Amino acid sequence: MTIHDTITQLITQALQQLQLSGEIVLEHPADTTHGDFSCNIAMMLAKSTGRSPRELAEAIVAQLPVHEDITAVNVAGPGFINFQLSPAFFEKQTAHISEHATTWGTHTELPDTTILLEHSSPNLFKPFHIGHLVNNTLGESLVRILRATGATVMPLSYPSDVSPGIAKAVWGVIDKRWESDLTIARIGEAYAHGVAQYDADEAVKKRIDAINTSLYNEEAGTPEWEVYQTGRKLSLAYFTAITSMLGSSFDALIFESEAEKEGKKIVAEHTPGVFEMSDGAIIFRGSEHGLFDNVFINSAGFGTYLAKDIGLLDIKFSRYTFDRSITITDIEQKQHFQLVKKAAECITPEWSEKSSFIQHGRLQLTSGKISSRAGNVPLAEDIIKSVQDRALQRMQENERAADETIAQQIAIAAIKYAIARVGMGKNIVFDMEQALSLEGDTGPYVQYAYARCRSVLRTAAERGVATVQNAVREGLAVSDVERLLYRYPEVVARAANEYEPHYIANYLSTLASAFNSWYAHEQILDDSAAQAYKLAVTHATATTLSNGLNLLGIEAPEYM
RNA sequence: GCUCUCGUAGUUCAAUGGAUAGAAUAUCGGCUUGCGGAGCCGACGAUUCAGGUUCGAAUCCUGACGAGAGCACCA
Repeated sequence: MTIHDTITQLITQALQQLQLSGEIVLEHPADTTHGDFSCNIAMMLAKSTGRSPRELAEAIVAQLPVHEDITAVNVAGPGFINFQLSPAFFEKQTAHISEHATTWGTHTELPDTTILLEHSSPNLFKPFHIGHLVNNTLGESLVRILRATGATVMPLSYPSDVSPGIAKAVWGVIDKRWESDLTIARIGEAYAHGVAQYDADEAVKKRIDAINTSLYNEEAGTPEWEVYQTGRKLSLAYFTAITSMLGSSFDALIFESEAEKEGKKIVAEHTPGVFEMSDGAIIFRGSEHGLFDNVFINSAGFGTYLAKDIGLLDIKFSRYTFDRSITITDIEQKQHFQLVKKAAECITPEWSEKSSFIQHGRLQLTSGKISSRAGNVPLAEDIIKSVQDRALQRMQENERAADETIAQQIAIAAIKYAIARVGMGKNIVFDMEQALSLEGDTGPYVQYAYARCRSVLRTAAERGVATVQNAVREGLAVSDVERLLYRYPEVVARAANEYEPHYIANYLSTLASAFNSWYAHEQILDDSAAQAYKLAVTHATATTLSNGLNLLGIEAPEYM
């Protein structure tokens, strides 16, 4: 039983003695001098019992039995009941973290739950840009956070492999005569070329539309089909390479072309009924459900992305057995997915009930000092490279060996942390200057605290300091570091329940800060009686930082 | 126009309806012959406005003002 549950139970029993009941909410006071846990139950019950909150709080406290993990309980402010945990509790906790390092922070809230989690869906033939970086960071983090609750998570991605945009890129490749010497960079350029010419030249527009039709119809043997196949393969290989560099892997890919066929079939089966004809297209009357009308199958007979998403649901439900399906997309698609969910509900209610569509914000750059190869949209690769160069430079300034791999880990940490630190759904402002500084509330700051912990532990080992199993504090005061460490599993649980990785990021930053402050004031290797316990706290901190960073998809290097 | 988000220090973000609204950055001033200064300590500085609900509101409700997104054959 966690200390949280223990205290909740003690209060419940005390309330029973007083013939009272109520929902018990415990929180950690912002100010640690107020204690480790605080309960507002007396203020909640004051009105209905006609007693003053403070008097009621005193009465509840009088009923609380003595417990070895709690040293003090007192009433404060308007009627809070504050609990102070005992030094011995923190000692047990410190030992526990190191003994269970690999599982620390994982729990078993969702043991028999299978979750499909769709994220990082690329547009083949288009570059992997800054927006994909946001989606990948948050998607991958949620995969890891949900796994930490004991759930079986299957990461999926849904590449867009048919769309008018792809026809534009294919036309661009042919127009540039790059068919036999295609590269990923050229595909990006060809796409930009196609987009520009489509609007500028009526003949080109007609040609691209024709290519689009033939690709939708999978007409093999044509020059465009050859280009399409080559480009598709290249794009997929690139997608796999970049997502694996970012720490992601996928159990399966479901292609938009498959979903389009399925979706079209299902929409047709439900027309009329769920859907209806209008101006030669098949639409869904979202306006009857408080949403808006939109086209599922266009007048040319192709499924739009709405029909594709219906088809995707059908594929998921027919191919896999699961309890929940989560799709992570950009905030701009919020209303789109409300429409998909509503249409799905009309077709098969289970599809809607088991599906969650969650959105993340958009990323904007404040200062544009990134050298971008393709147009105005910064590519993921270019951003990582810019930050990585700065990290290498910093290594040289600090007279450390320049290590490309670690510099890349630092760069990815800086970027992922900047994304993960803000609440889901809020827009993210990415300040390149700030990211390059690698200081303050950043991923590298957390990595640095970890590297410091490891450095201390290495030095201790070099000096031959023996590790002590259940070290005790020997007079050392309880530190803020300890007061934060035991809360880590609660933070993970909350992040999982609310699909909010930013709780993890904020917690890690607070923990790293508490450790750095403690480190500056307390010499760890001082040959005192308390040295063993201080090393144990350092080890527990390293474990927690490393496990937490892992949930954000960030590496924790030993040196930096 | 309709629908939906969102307004917190100069800037970028936090804050289960709780106690003195926390950080980072910027600016200014300090720091240990010490285990890593990508660090530590301090100063300055904020809830858009007006009502309402509540023992208690940045948070919930109403309105005003301001910003963004979506709204028929792109995804």
